[in-house]
Amino acid sequence: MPTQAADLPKSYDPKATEEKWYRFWKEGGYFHADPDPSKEPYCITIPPPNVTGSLHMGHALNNTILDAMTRWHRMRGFSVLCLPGTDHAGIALQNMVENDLAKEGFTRHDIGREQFIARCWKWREQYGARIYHQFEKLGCSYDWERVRFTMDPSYVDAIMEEFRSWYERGLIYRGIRVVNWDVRYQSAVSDIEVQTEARQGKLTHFRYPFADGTGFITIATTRPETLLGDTAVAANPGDARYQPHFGKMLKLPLTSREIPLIADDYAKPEFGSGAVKVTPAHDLNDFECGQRHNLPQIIVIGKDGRMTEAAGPDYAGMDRFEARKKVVADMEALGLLEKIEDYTIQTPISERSREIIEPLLSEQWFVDMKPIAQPAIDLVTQDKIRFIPERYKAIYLDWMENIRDWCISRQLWWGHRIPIWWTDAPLADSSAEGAPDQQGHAGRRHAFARSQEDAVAALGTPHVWQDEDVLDTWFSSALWPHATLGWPAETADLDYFYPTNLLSTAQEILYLWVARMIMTGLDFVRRPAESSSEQDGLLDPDGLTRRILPFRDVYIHATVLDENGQRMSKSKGNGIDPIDLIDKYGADATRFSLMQQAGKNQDIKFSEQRTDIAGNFINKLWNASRFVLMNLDAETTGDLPPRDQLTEVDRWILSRLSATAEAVNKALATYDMDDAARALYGFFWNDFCDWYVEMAKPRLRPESMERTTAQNVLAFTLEQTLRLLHPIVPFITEEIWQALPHRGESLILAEYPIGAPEWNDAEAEAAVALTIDATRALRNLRAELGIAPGIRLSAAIVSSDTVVRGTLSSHSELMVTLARLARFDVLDSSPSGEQEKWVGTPITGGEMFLEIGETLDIGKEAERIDKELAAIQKEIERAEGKLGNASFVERARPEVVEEERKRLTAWQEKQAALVERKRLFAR
RNA sequence: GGGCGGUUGGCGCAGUGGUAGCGCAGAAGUUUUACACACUUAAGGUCGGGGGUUCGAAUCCCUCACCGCCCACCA
Repeated sequence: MPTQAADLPKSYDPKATEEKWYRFWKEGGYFHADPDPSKEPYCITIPPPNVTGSLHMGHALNNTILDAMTRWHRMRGFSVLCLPGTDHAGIALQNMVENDLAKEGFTRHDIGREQFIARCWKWREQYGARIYHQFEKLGCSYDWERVRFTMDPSYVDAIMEEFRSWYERGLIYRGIRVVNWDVRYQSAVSDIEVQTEARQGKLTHFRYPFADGTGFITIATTRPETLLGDTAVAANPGDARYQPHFGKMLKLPLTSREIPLIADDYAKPEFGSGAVKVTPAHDLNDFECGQRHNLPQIIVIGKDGRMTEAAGPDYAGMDRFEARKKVVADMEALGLLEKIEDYTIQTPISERSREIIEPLLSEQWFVDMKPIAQPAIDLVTQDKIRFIPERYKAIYLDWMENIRDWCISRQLWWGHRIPIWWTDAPLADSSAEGAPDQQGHAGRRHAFARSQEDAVAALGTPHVWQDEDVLDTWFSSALWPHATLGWPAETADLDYFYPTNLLSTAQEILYLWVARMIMTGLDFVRRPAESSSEQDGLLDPDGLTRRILPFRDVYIHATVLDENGQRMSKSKGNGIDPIDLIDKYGADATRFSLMQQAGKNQDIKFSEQRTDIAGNFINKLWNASRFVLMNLDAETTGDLPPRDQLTEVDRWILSRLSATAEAVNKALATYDMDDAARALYGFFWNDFCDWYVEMAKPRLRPESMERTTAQNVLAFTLEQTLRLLHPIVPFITEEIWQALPHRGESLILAEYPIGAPEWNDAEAEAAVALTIDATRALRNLRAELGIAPGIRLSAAIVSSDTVVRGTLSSHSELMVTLARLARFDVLDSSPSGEQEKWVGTPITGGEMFLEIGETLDIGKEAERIDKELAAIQKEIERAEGKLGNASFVERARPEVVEEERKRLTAWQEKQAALVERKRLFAR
């Protein structure tokens, strides 16, 4: 039923509309999808935001893209599942709960592990759904019946299976390594969660005397406090300065130790004195160097960031940065401080806590990544996963080829507790398993177990305890696509929707997350070779099974920066909250402004102004639709009239519509969201509103014979345009669509237009282009000559071109249209009478004349003609120059040369016409 | 140190070998069957610098500069 246009307010109110339609879609079950063998599947498992999270611009951009792709495929007839969920966000959530506790004056240790975890759950029940509501505000058509959380029981099953498999294959091992220690969170963090920042610091030069009193060696350090943990000094084996001294002992100042001077490639002769102090427990390089030389590892900085007993009585218990000062002062007092230089230090910072990372020797669980990485390298090398933009493929491969082992244990309480159980009871009977502890603890064994019961059985003793640590958050999110679809169970969802189609995310988690999903997907999900396609993954050597990839396309979206190109951050206060944008401009304007900017660039400089501008487009869409609705009758069907009833202008807009549909589909298929938005913006505003609607107005008058045709073409074109726009601006399009004549219950399921070859009409396009050109020329004349709108004018066209004459003959449809749009009343076939009263202007293929009459200012007209002639002269010179160049004529493609000739002729004709007019006025 | 992106009118961007485009801002005009969040018209650019390839370069190659991102253990 057409809505009464009078019901529609003059400007669009997003708030009420958005809520109304969201509820309609959600309650109508339009977001839900089930496996449907009659349709092709399309699936996205959306990147799970942290439960602690709130929608930021990156989410808004990503989820707009995901939802646009979702809606587009749904309209194309796929069975579409877009599965949402959240991540338990180990460190982030634990930190929030700890801060909460701190306000009450407690630490987590005060309330104990069990209580603390209960509190975390409470927190997540209270706040965990907030981001879902924000996704709904944005319009995301996700299947809310399939929400997943990384700590759901079924998801935990997947994690257990992952751990078991890797543990039993010997890929998970216990190791003592230097890890990135976050002093504030009291936990190891991964390399990826560490940022390096250039900070101003000092390079301190110390002297270490030889034990035999024969002089000293100078070393430089940025971390003087680690002196206390030094167990050697190294110099390059090729360094002549030190060759005589290798093997000699040095007296380590401030301690009672003597340490050797060793030869190691790691020392670079050109840096400082060429000698470097070696602290195996507190630096990764030093650790590796220490391994090579069997050096002792002395931990002098503890997990709390304070100096340990091993640092000696003068320092024990002191904060690491205080100790730094004291070491320098003490060395100075001993006369062993050589100098202190200003120095820019690449300082490792923990991404979450912003604390300076302390490299610390500690015992952790690791995953041996090399064997798991190889298939994920092969797969991408064979282009079975498409990276968009393509450049990320090389970035991914580079990282994968240099992959390092993954430290998966975290010293937190919130998360998945490591399913390893320990015992130090001796092996009672041979049936009990359990791997021995390689490090220290003689007789200690461990085993994988899902429960204490299992552990007792596995280790053959009731004296068991579970590992205290939890798993890195990324250990669980690495399973996202298949675990959310049911793996390790063989579910119908997994069978139908996997592999998924698209993974879209920010570039900063390409390694952290994307690479790991590819690895786990290939490692865990397999299908019989005969029931999977080659494109789905890699055939196993047995030829019977295939490892299945998690997704086909990886789209890495731009980073949203502020208008000055700075990263948005809370501390800088330069962030834009998308929820504010939605409240102020509406979700559609927010989405459209994001899509307009989502090109292939690495970043987007976003300012609120962009959304304001997009809001204008939304308003234009609203008002043009109001106009259409106001001009429809109750019986208007919106069906396309038979072709023989269509005018040239009708055929033109359908041809443009078809071209636009093709362009939009093409752009969406390659994730060129900006191209899609641009094509739609241009078509709707310029072609449809500025020209088609204006041209159609007289035909809509009640007495017009063409009223019905015009109404139907108008309604049809608008309806098709709404379909095309719906994936990007879902709310307003549904609101208008429901008011227009339509079939079906919701636009969300309307078939997406792909363009119709039979609508392509080059003839109509050319004719209307000519009309537009001529209309502009006449409007220009009026404006240039300053002719008041009220003054009656006549116009005529003169052309030697029969096509032009035919199109714009004195009584053709287009000429009538032209006359109205360019605002002249009387029409004549050619200038007659006193030529001085006419002015002319060249158009493609001819000349337009306008009768100005007595008001014509001859001086002004002559000036105008001169200006125009000068511009034409420039064009002619350019073309003549080109055609006068023998090598151009000989070597350029013939059609290019021909085109240039035609162009020249056209300019020359225009020039001749103007010269003629000028002569007239010169009399 | 390595890699990648960017540099086009005042601002934000499109354009990947054949006459430099769009949006915004600014100028002038306009109640015209919806929209002043609009309409109409005009103005505004030697496409970061230099070199090369080509009949022809914003577009391809080399080089330099600046801005930004990612990676890397340099004390």
